[in-house]
Amino acid sequence: MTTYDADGITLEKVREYVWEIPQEGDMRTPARVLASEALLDEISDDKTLQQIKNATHLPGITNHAICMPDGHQGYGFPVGGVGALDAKNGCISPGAVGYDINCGVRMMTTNLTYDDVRGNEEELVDALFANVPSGLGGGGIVKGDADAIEGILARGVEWAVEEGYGVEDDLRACEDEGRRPDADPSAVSQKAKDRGRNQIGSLGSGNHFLEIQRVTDVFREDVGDAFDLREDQIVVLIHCGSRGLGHQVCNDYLRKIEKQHADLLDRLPDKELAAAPAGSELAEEYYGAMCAAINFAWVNRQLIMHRTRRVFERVFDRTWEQMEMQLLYDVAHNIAKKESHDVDGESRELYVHRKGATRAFPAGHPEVPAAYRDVGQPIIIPGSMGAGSYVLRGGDKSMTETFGSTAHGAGRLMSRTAAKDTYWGGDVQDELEQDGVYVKAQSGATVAEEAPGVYKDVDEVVRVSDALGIGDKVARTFPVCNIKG
DNA sequence: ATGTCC
Repeated sequence: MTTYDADGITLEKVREYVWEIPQEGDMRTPARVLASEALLDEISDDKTLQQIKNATHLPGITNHAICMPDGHQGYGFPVGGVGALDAKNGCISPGAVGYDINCGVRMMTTNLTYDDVRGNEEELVDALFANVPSGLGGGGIVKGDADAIEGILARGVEWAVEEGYGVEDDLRACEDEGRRPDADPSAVSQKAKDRGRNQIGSLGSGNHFLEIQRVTDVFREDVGDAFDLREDQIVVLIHCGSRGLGHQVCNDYLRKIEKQHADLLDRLPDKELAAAPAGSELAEEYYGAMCAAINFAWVNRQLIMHRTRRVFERVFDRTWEQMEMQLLYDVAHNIAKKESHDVDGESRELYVHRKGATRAFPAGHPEVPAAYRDVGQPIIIPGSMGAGSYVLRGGDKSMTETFGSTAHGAGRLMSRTAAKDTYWGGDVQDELEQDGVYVKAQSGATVAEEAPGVYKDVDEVVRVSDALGIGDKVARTFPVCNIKG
């Protein structure tokens, strides 16, 4: 048997790109790591493997805890981790969702080509930077009163479209049509609502950005046609989350769950995995609050997208409809969701935790929007500023291998602190400009933290996803210009 | 990720 020895943990090779940490001690299932040896080398000396192993201690864990090809260590549970926990007899764990609830990405297509944008990069970026709030702290596109917050948390993108920030077609291209029906705004603390109120429609900081990109390759023509993607086309990528509101929801419930369910916590190997038993009051409340934060993040991306349409109208002196600025899809990268999955021939209701992982439902799945049902769900995988991004489609193996999931990005290689010691923002911007990528940022430190060199090779991550058949390559993009927090 | 420490 082929094995891989990491720092204190031995993985057994199941088949190409599939590694297993065998069940032992209090593990309830084995853990699986989906990676090439090159990707394993990147996580062999940090806590990633220990964390995915720890996740198998969670009650109700089904089949395996799974680490995606872009996995790296996170709070308690790896970023790039998938944990399907029984929704009746298992539990739900905020640390396995992540602090930035529904951090995610949406892509908008256009009928512009690279030639239309070339030479206008600076004007475009300056206009976007002036019109899309970014960076830490407050200030959003909408100043929300109490009614607005309730509407956003309860009704998601439906609220935004009613208020004039988008059109009905936008709903059809969004997972759950932009509304998580299980949302319970009353489970969101006043403090969380107050933090969210003046951040409605704002990018935030860290790895969040708005990027204008050009399509450089289409690998599957039939799927590219269904997604309206073609070479040299200009597309817009928006990456952001639920800002202070989601962060506060996560923090509020972690503290409550640690206290209320200390007995369960005592049996777990890491305090950061704190979980509420399925059916408990806190499990229901956290789920309702998390779903409300999901809606908030969707509205956030919707408002930024609609504002981007307005900016393009001014810069290119055409209506956004004339430029065919359509939402391709919006994917959530940090959520837990009740889903039915076939487990050993039986349909089971599971809380599928995807933390830094993307839903990847294949062709034919009833929850894939009608426009894409014949080809599979669009998946958007942002790379780093210098590397570009990918569009995939849900692969045929995702339902049997990964509870309908794949990777979410390149995955960090270096901590933010280490990045700031290694890079200087201005130098990174100069180097990117030499590659034809124009970046404007609120903070030079953020540019250093997000330098292309701090990320894994997105090509390798996507190659493994494609080879496993969980998310298939459809198109590749390269950045043209970018605004950051 | 995050009013980067309640």
